[in-house]
Amino acid sequence: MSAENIIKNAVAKAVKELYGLDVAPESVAPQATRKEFEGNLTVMVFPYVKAARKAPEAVGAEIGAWLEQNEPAVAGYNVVKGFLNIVIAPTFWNSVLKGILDTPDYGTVKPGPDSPLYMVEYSSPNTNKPLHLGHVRNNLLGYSLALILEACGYRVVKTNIVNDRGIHICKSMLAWQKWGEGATPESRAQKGDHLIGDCYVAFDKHYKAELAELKAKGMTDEEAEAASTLMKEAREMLRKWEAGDAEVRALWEKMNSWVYAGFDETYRRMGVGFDKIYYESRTYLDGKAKVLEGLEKGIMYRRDDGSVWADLTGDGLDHKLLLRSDGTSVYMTQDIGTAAQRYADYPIDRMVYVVGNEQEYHFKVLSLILDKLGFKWGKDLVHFSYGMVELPNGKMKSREGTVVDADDLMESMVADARKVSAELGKTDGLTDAEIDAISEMVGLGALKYFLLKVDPRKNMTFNPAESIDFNGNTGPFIQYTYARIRSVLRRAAEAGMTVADYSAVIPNDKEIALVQRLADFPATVAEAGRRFSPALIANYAYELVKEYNQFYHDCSILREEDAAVRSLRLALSEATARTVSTAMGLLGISVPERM
RNA sequence: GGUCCGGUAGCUCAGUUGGAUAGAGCAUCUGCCUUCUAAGCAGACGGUCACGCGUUCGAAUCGCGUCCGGAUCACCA
Repeated sequence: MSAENIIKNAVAKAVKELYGLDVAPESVAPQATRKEFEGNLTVMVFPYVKAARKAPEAVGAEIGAWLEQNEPAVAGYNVVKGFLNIVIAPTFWNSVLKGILDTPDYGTVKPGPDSPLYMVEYSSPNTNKPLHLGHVRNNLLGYSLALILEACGYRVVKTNIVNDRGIHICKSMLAWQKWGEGATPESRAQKGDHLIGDCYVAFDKHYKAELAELKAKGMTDEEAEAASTLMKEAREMLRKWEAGDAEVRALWEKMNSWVYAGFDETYRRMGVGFDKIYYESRTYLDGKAKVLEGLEKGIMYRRDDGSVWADLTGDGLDHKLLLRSDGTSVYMTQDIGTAAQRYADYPIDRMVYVVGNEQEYHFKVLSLILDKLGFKWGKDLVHFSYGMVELPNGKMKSREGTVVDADDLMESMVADARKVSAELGKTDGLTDAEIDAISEMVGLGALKYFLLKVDPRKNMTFNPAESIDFNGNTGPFIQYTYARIRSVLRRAAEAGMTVADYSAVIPNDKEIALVQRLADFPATVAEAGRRFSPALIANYAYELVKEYNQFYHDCSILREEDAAVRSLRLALSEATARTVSTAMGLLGISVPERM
């Protein structure tokens, strides 16, 4: 049992015996004592003052005395104003440490076959351009969230919905036909997603030129857009695609396969993956069917022009279009179709969509409509909504060429890591393969931690000019501490030192602080799962390694002559290393054995 | 205009169900490598927690109002 729980129960009992007041142990909520006071845990006694009819100081003293007498884990206490500071017996902390080391996968809960099933959707790329920084934030948040939920004991299915159909991909296809000159990823030595992205940009360039030309002839914006032959051709291509035109479909499949190969490479390097991928080209028809089914049941209604709508005014929203007057589907319809397939494929208890905050309205509507259509997880689907990544001079605009490309970004982070490592002499004597592996971990660790440590709801600024830091509250700092711990443990093992007998040792304050921090880990994971917050894990990892550093610099582990003390310190190092590794793992960040 | 979200040190951000003198990193300055890894440690400097009122033993945290910033309210996705 954790120190916190022991104190909760003991205080509740003390209050009952002393003052006859019934309090739920949960309401006691002890917290770590501030460093300037003596003690390990602090309980506020204000809530009991009224029942006790005494001053807060007196109440604190009475409860403290009761605890000292009746609870073996309590070794002492002091009272400052209404704060009761409790000293936990040092030997108790040894047993906590032992518990941590004896627990495989400490901090995580294994899902069972009956655990609730969460499906987490993230990434959701369009197939007409490569992934950029915004997608990186999305992917990292989604992947990390899936890992955290799994660590909380839920079954998790990671999923992706690929937006592989529509006018955008037709634009790229058309541009490739017109100006691509038969280019392939091989012939251009370029990733397929980048090649298609270039086609998309080419379309936009020619389209803009055409519009300018038409407007020069005196047309308004709308007239020019309506008269554009390029756009007409793109629409015609989409029509042919929908009709199943063999030639268009073949081109579409070829170009999409290039894009997927490119995406796979990006995902692999980023370290994210999916259990099940859905494609809009295969789900949008289901959406249409679902909507027509809803129409029959009277959940939707049809207007005179043939369009189909949902009336959400009863829920405080508006009327929402689900099928255009020409019978084609909109974004919402496609999401309904995807939901239908997912529901058929998995016994989903809770659906989580990791999508930017600009789509909050969309998911509010989707939730209501899915609920009306009878999906049991529709009502409480979760839109994990996150803020945008902005550049110092504003938002990223693909048309203005101000996007930060995901592949470029990862490459430059790894290159920076390599450079810094070399400058610091960290890589001396290592093989090229080792240097590659370390640079990869450190560069990506810096990027991932940078994106995950902030509250997802907030917009964040990324300055490409200032590369991401490797010092301070960063991924590399945590990785560095881990590598140093591993180094200590390696040397200890080489010298035949053992972590076996540490239970007799009485730890000092810094060691207790470290054990307390380690003891917080399972609760932190649980809360991160409850609050959907990878940032909570990131900040925990940082606090933990800071705590370790303070301990580390305060003692000389390997030179310690008392074998029992040395053993304890090695045990603390071992427990910290394992916890750091697990925590970083939940963020999708690997930790190096040396760096 | 309606709805939702943000506003904490010069900058980037933590701050748990309301708790003690609001915390880190970066930047600036001062010390510390003959010591298991200095991507580090110790310290200094830096705050009207946007503003006002309220709730109470106690508010960055909860409520109401105001100001600023963002998102959204399509037969786009």
